[in-house]
Amino acid sequence: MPRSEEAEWWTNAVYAAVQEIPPGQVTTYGYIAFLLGEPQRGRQVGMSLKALPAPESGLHFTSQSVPWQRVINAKGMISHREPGGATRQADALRLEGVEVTIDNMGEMHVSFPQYGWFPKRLPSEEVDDGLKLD
DNA sequence: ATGCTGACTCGTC
DNA sequence: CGACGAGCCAGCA
Repeated sequence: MPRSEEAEWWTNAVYAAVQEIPPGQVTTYGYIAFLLGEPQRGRQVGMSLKALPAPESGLHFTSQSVPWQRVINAKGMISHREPGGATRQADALRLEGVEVTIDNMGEMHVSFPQYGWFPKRLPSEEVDDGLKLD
């Protein structure tokens, strides 16, 4: 399988997986990669989301049909990117009921991640009790 | 062709 | 805790 086609498969797989995240819940880049059987490719998950086509493109997967905002990093924070991008993600999350706080360093944290955390390090202790991750 | 850059993560020190 | 190094690999200069 040619390299370019592999990339195509990957991005589509990422988009399809992200669409499985229920509204109001979040997961990590690493967990999406894990679900796709390539736990080391969290970085490429981010690349794919960055390349999400605009809604006007008319394509199947767009920034409107794929809930990109529900993917954050393993620290439970919204990752940095182009100026304004992180803020748009925070706004989109708040719109669906996810609480996003900003610390004194200007970093944006998601308060209560409730979905599909990769079963390693959790972003905070409070997540452990009261929530079951199957 | 070559080298650097990331919407990343994990193990080690 | 933070810092570092190592995998990862599609873009882009």
